[in-house]
Amino acid sequence: MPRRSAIEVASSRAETLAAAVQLASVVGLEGLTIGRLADRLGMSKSGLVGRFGSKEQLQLATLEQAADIFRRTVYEPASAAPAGLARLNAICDAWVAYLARPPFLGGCFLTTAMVEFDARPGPVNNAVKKVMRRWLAVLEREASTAIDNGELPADTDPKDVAFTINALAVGTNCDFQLNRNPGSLQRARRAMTAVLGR
Amino acid sequence: MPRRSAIEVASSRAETLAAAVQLASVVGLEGLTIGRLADRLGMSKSGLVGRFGSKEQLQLATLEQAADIFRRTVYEPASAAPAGLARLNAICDAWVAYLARPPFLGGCFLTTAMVEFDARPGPVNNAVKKVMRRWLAVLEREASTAIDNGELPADTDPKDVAFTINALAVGTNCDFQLNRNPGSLQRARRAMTAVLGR
DNA sequence: CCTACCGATCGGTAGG
DNA sequence: CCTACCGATCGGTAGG
Repeated sequence: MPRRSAIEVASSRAETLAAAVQLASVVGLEGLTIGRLADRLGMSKSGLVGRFGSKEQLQLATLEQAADIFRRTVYEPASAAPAGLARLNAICDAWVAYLARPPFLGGCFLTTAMVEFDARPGPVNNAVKKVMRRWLAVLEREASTAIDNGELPADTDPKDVAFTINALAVGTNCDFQLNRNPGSLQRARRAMTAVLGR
Repeated sequence: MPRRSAIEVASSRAETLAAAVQLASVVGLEGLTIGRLADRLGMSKSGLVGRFGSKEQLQLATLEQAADIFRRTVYEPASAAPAGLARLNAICDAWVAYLARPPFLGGCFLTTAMVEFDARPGPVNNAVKKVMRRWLAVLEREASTAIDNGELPADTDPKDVAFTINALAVGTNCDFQLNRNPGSLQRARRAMTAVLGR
């Protein structure tokens, strides 16, 4: 029996993480137990521990993977739009589309992780904070550009714009996951327009 | 040994629920295990099961208790203000105060419960939906009155107002619990003012 | 990567 | 309300 090549190992790690993201989006990062994930992958618990080291390491890797998907889905494609207001609107559109047809079964992974770990200091809490800071920084930078472009009033606080867009996004995700009312997405988009369109 | 009087039983149930709300606000409704709560109350697991019947019944009773506290803290005192815009602003003020100095250790209980149970159909999910509907109905009714009073533009959709205020509240709670930045509360209040002040 | 196993905890029952 | 106990699952280790 030859040992697995580096590529096979990497792809098996990627497959493991893909399954982990799907599972955790439904049951949360705490519900992502070694036993359940091992079962779903048809492997033993100790095999999984061997790959990640501990449940916490698995949680961190899964969160990182989910953050990558969020970035690629919500705010990276928007860089095709001109910086400033147009790009902010592209981000809001992508975000609504992301929520309407989420790449994870259980809705926005980051919102769940944020709520799960907001009161539990530790590496996962720190990682969630970092992901959220990066996302808010993107919003804030585009808001700044929009102000420089004269697309938003000169006295606008870019941090206010970023904060409000994100709060609407997170709050809407919660409402939408609970009630599954597509009208919520339209309301949210209108509210974002109001923030960007004063 | 005389049996406990009805009053003693009731007060002991109330004390149990008070402890349950505090515990669940930190560890979530799923983390509210029979063993942990029994430990904290200095009683046996089976004694606790005897009081509530099952973990799910305990979760339902705890949620109801938390919803009562939310109601009494956030939107009942606002009925002292005149119906319409003034009352909406009183509710927003009370909500910011509630978040700044929450009656539960772990921040807004309802947000946590909403995220925890949004993907798990069952009695707890239904109860969370009911609580949220009641809260949104309060916001919507005051928005309608504000429109009738001419305090909001005639073409305002009261459902939009209720949705947006709630989304800001939930999203802000998540951000605030994670980052503990008091400035977030001021930003949120300003965003609510913008919704109510166009 | 596996089997076999560890002590802890889960929700809950039996019996009093 | 208690003690004693049930089978399942938790994160993880030992040993190969």
